[in-house]
Amino acid sequence: MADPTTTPARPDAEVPDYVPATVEAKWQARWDARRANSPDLARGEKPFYQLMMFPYPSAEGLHIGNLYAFTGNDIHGRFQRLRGHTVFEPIGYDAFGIHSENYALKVGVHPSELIPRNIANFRRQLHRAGLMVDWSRELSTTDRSYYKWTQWIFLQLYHRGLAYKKRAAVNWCPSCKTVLANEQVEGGVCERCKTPVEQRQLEQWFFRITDYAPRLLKNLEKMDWSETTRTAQRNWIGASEGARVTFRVSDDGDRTDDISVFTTRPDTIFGATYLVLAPEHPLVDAITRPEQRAEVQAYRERAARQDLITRKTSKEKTGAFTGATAINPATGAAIPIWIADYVLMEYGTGAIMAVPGHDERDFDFAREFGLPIVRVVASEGVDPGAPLEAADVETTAARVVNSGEFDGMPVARAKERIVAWLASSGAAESVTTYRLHDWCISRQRYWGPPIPIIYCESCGTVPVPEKDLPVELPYVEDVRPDDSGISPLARHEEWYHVACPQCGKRARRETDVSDTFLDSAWYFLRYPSADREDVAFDAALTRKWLPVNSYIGGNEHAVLHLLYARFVTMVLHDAGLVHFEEPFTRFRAHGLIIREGAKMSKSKGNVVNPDEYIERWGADAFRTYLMFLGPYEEGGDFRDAGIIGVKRFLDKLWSSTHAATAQPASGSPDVDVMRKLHQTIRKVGEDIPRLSYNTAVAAMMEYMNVLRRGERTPHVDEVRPLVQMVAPFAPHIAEELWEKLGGRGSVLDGGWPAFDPALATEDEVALAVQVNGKLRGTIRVSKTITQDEAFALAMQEPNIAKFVTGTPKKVIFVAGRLLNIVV
RNA sequence: GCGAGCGUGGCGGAACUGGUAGACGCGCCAGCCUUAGGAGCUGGUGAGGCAACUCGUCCGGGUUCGAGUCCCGGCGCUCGCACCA
Repeated sequence: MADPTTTPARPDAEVPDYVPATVEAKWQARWDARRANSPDLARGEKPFYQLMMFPYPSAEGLHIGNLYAFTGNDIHGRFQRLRGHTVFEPIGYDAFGIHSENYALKVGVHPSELIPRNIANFRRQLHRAGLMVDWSRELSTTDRSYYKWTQWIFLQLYHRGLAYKKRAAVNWCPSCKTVLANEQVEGGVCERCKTPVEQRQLEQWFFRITDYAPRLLKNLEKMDWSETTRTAQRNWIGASEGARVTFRVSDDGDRTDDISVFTTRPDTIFGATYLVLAPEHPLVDAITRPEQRAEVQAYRERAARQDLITRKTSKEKTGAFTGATAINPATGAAIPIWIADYVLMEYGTGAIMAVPGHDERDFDFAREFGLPIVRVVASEGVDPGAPLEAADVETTAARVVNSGEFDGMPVARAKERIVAWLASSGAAESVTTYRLHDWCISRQRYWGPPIPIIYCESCGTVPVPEKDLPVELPYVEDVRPDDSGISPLARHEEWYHVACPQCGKRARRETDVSDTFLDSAWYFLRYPSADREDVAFDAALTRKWLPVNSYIGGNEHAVLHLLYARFVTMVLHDAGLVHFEEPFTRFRAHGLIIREGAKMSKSKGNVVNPDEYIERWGADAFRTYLMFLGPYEEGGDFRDAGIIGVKRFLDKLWSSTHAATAQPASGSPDVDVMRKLHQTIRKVGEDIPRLSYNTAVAAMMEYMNVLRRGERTPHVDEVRPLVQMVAPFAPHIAEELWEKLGGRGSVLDGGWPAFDPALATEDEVALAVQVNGKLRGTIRVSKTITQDEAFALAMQEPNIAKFVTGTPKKVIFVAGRLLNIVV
């Protein structure tokens, strides 16, 4: 049986077999021995920080998606190295978090045992892939020396007033007796036991990311990031321009509670026929009339029992009347105040003015409860008195009606005028509201960095002093969360009880750990200083290497991770700790690898194990194939069939190089081959920075076809540049062949092949000749031919001339491209 | 529902700012070499037609000398978000 990993020598040449496994093992060992991928960060010239999103080390091992991402990143990094940069390509593991903990619970192995095992496996797989990573600065977020500084970051935010504690709702499974993340709730029930999930209020730590919303939004404008990612962030931050309007509660006596609502449609205020508060709104108790109290209380309890998902997916309108009314500041009318779960406490002010005539949700609610519906906006030609069958949502042509002195005004102008009018009596102000919420970083779990806070009976909340960091994660045998909703850390008595750092009296530790997203929000700062014990990140190295030059990662992190990393960086910038506001100068999202048209998943049984492929085809062929199968930023379909083509290409590179070196280097390279070579150098050199890897590979294949045309043996000068260009994609074979060609050191030190535009130009071109826009032939002409000359030449071709009857009406000439004769 | 992206041979995909559609690769066909070939080499390969030629980039319009590319209207697929006032 033939072994696909070896290539028999061509009958006419003495060529050793190409055995990828041997070549790859040899060069991986050499790179390690020479510490080839560990640059001198302090002294290296032209620094280039090539960052990839670090993986979560799952038990299943390296996923094809990881490898796809890392290879694309590695190619870009190796290319920068060829271009003369000192390239830093670090690696780490995002190993804390619920994901890891749940898996550990499932298989019954303590996470502190399981995670190092997974990391070792990842390390082995990454190593075999031939990535140019600096192994000397590898880190894991679970390292004591790492999470010490994660806690330090928390303290920086705490000291700047950006970390605070408040009660907030979490999903609670009454059967599993545990807090669930939103992803663990499926259709309102616990994903494991199918019990309906409830809400529970818990004290949790938050970061004030909303304070930074305007800046996070504004900086997006000028950043060199994938457009899709910037749009996703913009939508996530979700700025809405509108007004805050105050409604006075009309009570029978001296109650003066005001209700503040947010609206993007102040122009419709004359149509606000009732108010709605979220069931959790703090004013509900105060305004509810005694006769409505029972009903309101029942509704609130019902809403509290509901899980967040169900509440947000059900469109049915429910609610309860509080018995109170408020004064519409525009009309002076008393309008009823309701509570309903379609109003969310987390957004705006947790209260709305309902305009059923022009909002679908308000319309549905008004219909359900028989509340008045008024038209206050009408398009041209619509009778202002016409009844509304459904909410009539604004059109740009619409004007305001039934709105007193504002009647007839276009909607856009009415917005401004009405706000200004209400503002004069203090009833309204223009505001921008964001849908972004403060970042809840508390996790009532075990596997994470303990939040460095101590609670003292006399001193209150006390941050752990820096000198006492890290607050070590103690070993707890049973890490399962219990029915208290409190982290398992609380059960570790010795750890839990602590002396107050301020007064020395009895105190207790915060038992929540922080969100994994905090670990990953600053890891890029740590990498260059990964070996430093005394600082989170060294000032000089940070100034030299950051911000990150090129960041590549998946779009699944387009929002949370990238936003949190930007936020933390901005805070550190404001604290004077880093010199830049934005951490990633350039970000590109890679696409997703699918298989047979479907996303890879264990349940579908279409998961590709990289180990098998690397074993069978070699890392070089596998890497190159991954890059060849589609546009990097769009992903592609992984089919086993295609890899053979890439393997053949590498086989040919191998045999051509050996054939070339077997000959004495007499004679000179072929002119046509050299022209194609220089065109290829230009093309590949343009494609790699654009991450257009598939077309770069195609261009090199094209050159290979030209190189091997005919019976001739290629010249070393025709082969050497190709070996250099291949190096980012297939680094092992490139090193081997570079050595064979007599190159010194690493192929990466040989630089990018010199491009000579003069050698790349053709002096003859094939000019397309069209008649009335239809192609009728091509003529070979000098590049500098004029329109008249081209026309004359074209007319000599019978196959073209026969379509041209009489004098042409018009002739269009695009130099070097085409001639279009219009008759 | 809202937002983003996509739709090109048997398949993965090329085609930069409108200018020879199908590069490159897989597969397939033929030939060579071989005891043999799931190896290698050479040539061919969008559809129809002997040919001249005609038709072809999801569908329908439009702009243009010229449209895969731009504009309008549909259909379909993928991914986010989802009662956000």
